[in-house]
Amino acid sequence: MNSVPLPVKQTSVNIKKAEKISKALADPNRLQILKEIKKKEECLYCSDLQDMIDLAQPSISHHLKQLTDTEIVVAEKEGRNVKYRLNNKVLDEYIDFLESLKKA
Amino acid sequence: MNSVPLPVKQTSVNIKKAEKISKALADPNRLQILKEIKKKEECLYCSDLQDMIDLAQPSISHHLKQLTDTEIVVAEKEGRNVKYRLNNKVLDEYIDFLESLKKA
DNA sequence: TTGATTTATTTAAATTATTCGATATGTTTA
DNA sequence: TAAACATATCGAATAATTTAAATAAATCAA
Repeated sequence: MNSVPLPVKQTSVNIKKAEKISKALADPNRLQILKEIKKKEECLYCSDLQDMIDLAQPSISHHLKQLTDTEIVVAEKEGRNVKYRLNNKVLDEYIDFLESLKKA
Repeated sequence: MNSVPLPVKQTSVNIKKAEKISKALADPNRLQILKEIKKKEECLYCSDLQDMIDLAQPSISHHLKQLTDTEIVVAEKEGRNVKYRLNNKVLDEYIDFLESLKKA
C-alpha cells in the first residue's frame, strides 16, 4: 500500500567503522583509559595513566593508539607530553549506528 | 565551593559488561547479523542467516552465541527453529554507558 | 651538548578469537 | 520408528590481539 519507501536514517558509521570502534572499546584497559580521560578537567596526559593502569608503558601506548586510530580519542602534542581527549562527535556517531540497529 | 558532590549517573553496565558487549559487536559478521535481525518484521530464524552470511553453519551458531551471551540478542526456541530478536533494553543500557563517558 | 623525561616503535611470546569438519542433540514428518 | 531437518558442541588449525623488553625518537633542562 505504501509505495513510497520509508526513509532509512543513514549514519556516518558503517559496519566496517562500527567494527573498528567496537574493537577499540572491547578491552577493559581501554575502557578504563576512557574513564580516566573523563575524570580529568579537560584532558589527560599519557604519563598520568601509568599511575592508574597496571601495565607497562609500551602497552599503554599501544592501547592509546587503538583509541586514537578510531578517532574516538584525539591526541594533541604539547611539548614532550601528549594530551588526550574524547572525541564526542565520533562517540555520538557510533551511538547513532547502534540506535539504527533498533526497529523503526 | 561546591561541597555537595555532583550526582554521577550510574549505568547498569559496568566496565566488565561494556567490554563483553563491545566484544560481541566487534566482528563484521555479528554486526551483519544484527542488521538482518532489524530487517525482519519481528525476528529472524537462524537458518535465514545461512543465505545471507558466507560462513559455515557452526560459525554462524558461534556468532549467535556471542550475541546471546551478552543478552543483546534473545533466542526463543520455536519447534526445531530458533527465533532471534534484538534486546533493546541491553542496547540502551550499553548506549547509556557510552554516554556516561562524555563530560558532564 | 649532555642527560633526563616522555612517548612511540619493533619484535617476540603468550593468549584469545575465528573458522570449519565431524558429530551430537532435539524436533518434526513420513 | 526412521529419515530429514535445524541448531549446538567439540576439536583442531589458523589468525588476531595483548603484553613487555629493548630500543628509538623527540623534547626539555642543566
